[in-house]
Amino acid sequence: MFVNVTGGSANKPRFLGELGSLPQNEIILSEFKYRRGSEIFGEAEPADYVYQVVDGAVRSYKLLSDGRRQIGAFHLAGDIFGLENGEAHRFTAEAIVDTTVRLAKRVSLAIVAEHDAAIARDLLSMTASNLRHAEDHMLLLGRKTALERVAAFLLEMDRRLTAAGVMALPMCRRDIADYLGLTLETVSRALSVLHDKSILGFIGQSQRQIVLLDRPKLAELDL
Amino acid sequence: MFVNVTGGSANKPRFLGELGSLPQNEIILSEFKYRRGSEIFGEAEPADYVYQVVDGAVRSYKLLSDGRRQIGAFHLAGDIFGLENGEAHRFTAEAIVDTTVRLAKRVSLAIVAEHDAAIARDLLSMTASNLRHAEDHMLLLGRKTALERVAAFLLEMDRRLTAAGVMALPMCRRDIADYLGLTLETVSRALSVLHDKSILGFIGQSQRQIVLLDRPKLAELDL
DNA sequence: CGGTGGGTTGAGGTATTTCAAGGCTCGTGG
DNA sequence: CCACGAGCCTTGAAATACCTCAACCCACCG
Repeated sequence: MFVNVTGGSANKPRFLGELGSLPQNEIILSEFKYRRGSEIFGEAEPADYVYQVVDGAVRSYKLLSDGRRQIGAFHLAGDIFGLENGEAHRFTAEAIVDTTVRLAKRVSLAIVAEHDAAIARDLLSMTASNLRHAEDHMLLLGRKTALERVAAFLLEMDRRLTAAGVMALPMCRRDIADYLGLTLETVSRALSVLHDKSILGFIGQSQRQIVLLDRPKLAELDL
Repeated sequence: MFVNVTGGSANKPRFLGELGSLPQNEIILSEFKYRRGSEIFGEAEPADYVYQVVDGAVRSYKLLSDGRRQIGAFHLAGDIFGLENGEAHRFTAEAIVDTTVRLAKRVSLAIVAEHDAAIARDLLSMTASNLRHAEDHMLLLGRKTALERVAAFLLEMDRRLTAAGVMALPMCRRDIADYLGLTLETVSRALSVLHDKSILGFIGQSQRQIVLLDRPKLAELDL
């Protein structure tokens, strides 16, 4: 594994933002760092841990036998991922950039939930929120045009990671494409169109730092 | 509303197959019948009830403003649908054919769950199973070809509703198309291809009764 | 018996993919 | 310090999978 253990215990009083009521000392294991590109867990592997991004970004995806990839979600700082109700992970998770995560043993969560209705509620609400995202994404993948998908992606990322008006995307065009069910060229062309229409601007030439110039027009495209 | 009240109380000792531990007398309200094509609830409406299909079939879908439709799931006899964690429904639900449903008040479910860990677990497991379906469907919508989508659809329906070797689809080609992110013509053509390859056969001319002649070959196409 | 609601099939159009080339940035090593 | 290659992105041109439009068929039903 491409894992470096860094800290034995968390330095924050809580493990998971949304699991505020956890008796954290029983649950938190440690922080881990993953190098960019390394796998955190694989699809169908036993789901022994639940993860929270401390810093960095993670992609969760499924592969078809011939290599076609569908990214189901991006996980950014603060997000929890890898939470399963069954025994196995349903996605492969990889660090998009160098990433630090915290993790909790899953069985202990289940045991605690058995006695604590608040935690049970939190588990349900997290699962429900993943479901909501997947439902919305089905509409995008099944029925939206390339431009609409890219617009929706930008609005989602704007909501989730914009700091000081500029959105610094951690993922490359191919990741975006595999999230949106497109090719990287189509994503690139859609971004160019939005740029030409002065709906967004790039900062620097990395093309990963984006500023939304006309959010209303983008929202219009989202449908 | 296009609703006809038919029965005041259920005749079975349990409401929801998977909610085996429910004190049903506190929860079940009644059975309702919906005529084919009628709406059971609308997207964004308050989610006051949870439903179970007794007989018939239901489609859950989202619409874009210009009428494009994405069906998120089909609900067949025994299936539970309309269960939300939040306050509002995320889909519109319509009867595909004349359909009988049972329903339970949602608030009462939440209250019972608070005291009964078994019910809480059931709610979580149902939500998780909806999530699993949505995750798999994202892969289909984002990355599979038309033929692969139709093959996957047939295998899903075969698993869920085949009786005596023949699968009697309740939904029309347009429904299938909107479930698979295709047009009805493309679905029809894909079925014709499978028919020509002797992978499936039709019974009668309604084209809704299908028998799978070569499941292995179909599974191959599913990827 | 005509109309309506499916379903299939063909022909042509188009959004997106595929294939290909080129540019920019950055890190590495001579 | 600069050359060089790798990774990432953009852009163009050609190919194609799927969509659109249209015609036709069949079953059902008032």
